[in-house]
Amino acid sequence: MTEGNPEYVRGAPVRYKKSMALELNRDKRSQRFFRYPAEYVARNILGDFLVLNNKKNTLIARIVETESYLGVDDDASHSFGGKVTPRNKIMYEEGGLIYVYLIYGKFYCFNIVVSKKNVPEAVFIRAVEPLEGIDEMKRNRGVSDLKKVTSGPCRWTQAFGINKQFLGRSIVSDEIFVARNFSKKFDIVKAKRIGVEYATNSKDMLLRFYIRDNPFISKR
DNA sequence: TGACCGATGAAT
DNA sequence: TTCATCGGTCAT
Repeated sequence: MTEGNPEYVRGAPVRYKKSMALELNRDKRSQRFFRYPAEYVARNILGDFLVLNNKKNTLIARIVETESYLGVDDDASHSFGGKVTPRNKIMYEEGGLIYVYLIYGKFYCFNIVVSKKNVPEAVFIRAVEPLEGIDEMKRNRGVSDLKKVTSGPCRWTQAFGINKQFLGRSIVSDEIFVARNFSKKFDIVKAKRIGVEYATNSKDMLLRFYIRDNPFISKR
């Protein structure tokens, strides 16, 4: 790994059976879970399932890479310094809402607002591993190489058809939710966040988490 | 109102 | 490594 100073954190086995799809709703992460701090949520949703029921299909993927963005002291965060703008105000809500924003005029970044009200933290989902609805994901992306379908923050959102319509929606809904994976076994790598070199104070903090050796980790 | 830019992707 | 990219954000 080229990341500076990664640490290895012990995790637990990932298993997935197609027959589980209908049971995932039962294992939905609660709103209470998203009231925990960003680092906790970012680490603990690794290996979990992201489920989207759109008009046509159910899309399911395993969350394999996340970043945590802390509150007003994190100069990489949109909420740094307590700044409130029309774009980021959702971050000040209680955890459990979706924060989507457009970047480079064409891509959508997907975050989950976490922590308590007025503690503006978020968990950024950087990469997922496709499990179900793969054909639709490929179509949405316009690529056939599976590795390129969801292995980046704006790749997977395109695969899932995420757009600004999702801004402010609940991540604890029937349409979109995170389902807990009760059988995790993998190592978690802690590393520096990507694309935040401008953040002089916090750029070196190890707030990025990913499943070690997973083929869908984003590359830079 | 418009200058500026980005928590990127894809090609090289 | 570099470069295309463009809607939206936000300071004015």
